[in-house]
Amino acid sequence: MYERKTIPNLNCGLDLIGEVLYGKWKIRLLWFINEGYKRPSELQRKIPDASRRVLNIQLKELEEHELVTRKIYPVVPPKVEYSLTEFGKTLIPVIAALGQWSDEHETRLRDVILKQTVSSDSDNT
Amino acid sequence: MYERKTIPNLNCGLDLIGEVLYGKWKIRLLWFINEGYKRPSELQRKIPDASRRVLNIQLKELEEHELVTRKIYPVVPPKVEYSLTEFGKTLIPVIAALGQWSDEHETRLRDVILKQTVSSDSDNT
DNA sequence: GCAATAGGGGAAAAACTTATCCCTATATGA
DNA sequence: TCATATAGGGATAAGTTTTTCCCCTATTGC
Repeated sequence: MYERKTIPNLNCGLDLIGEVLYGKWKIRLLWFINEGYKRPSELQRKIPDASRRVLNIQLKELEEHELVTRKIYPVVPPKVEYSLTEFGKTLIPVIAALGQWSDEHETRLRDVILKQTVSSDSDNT
Repeated sequence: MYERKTIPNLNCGLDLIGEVLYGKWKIRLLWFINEGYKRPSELQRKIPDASRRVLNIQLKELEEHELVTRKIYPVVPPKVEYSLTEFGKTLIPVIAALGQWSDEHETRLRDVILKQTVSSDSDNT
């Protein structure tokens, strides 16, 4: 596994939440697990843009941070289910707030993101 | 400047907010600007762990995303002040929710983050 | 035997972010 | 004249994350 070379900043609260929530797909993983998509293959289908590998890695990190638990059923073919811990559940309202804000401002967000991405043809002051 | 090679995912709301809020220091920049620290040098003093360079870059991105405005005073030595736009201000409650959650769970967060970071001496199942 | 399904992981490359170093310019003060 | 404060940018290096590719287990079905 990759080993960090810089010490994480843990000064303020915003550093702390950053540590557990950073990762391109983590917020969505938590969200979908909360919605009932528990098995790795289900989550992969819900987030097709992410590689299988990364989802595994990020799920493992969420597990290490005690936000989700992983239950392995001893069957063949193997079956695994993730669930939110009580701790993980406390994050759901926060994620909901993020989601609600983006939904409210969806159009504008798309505008400013695309304006920046798609190269600057029309540069309006 | 750096040019993206992968298209951003803009499927769901959580993608959108990710686009404008990702960046190691962005949330704190917004927070401190909201608290009244407006000048680049002030912000750098508030966030000493970040390099001057990155703060400039991330401030510029926040500006491109219309979350902050930059006002340049034509004086010497130069003076610049950032302010939240109306759009940016709508994000403050969301950031407050993030901060509140981390504050409520600060001890536990430090635990799980450090347990993971400081190498695994005691591996408890 | 081979493919599909369900889970996982190592190695390396590509992509992306952040840090470091050095440069511009002006006014003030030593 | 030189250092400092102010604001910013380019080039490059270092660090980190994500993707890609390939391999492994075991069973069912063809």
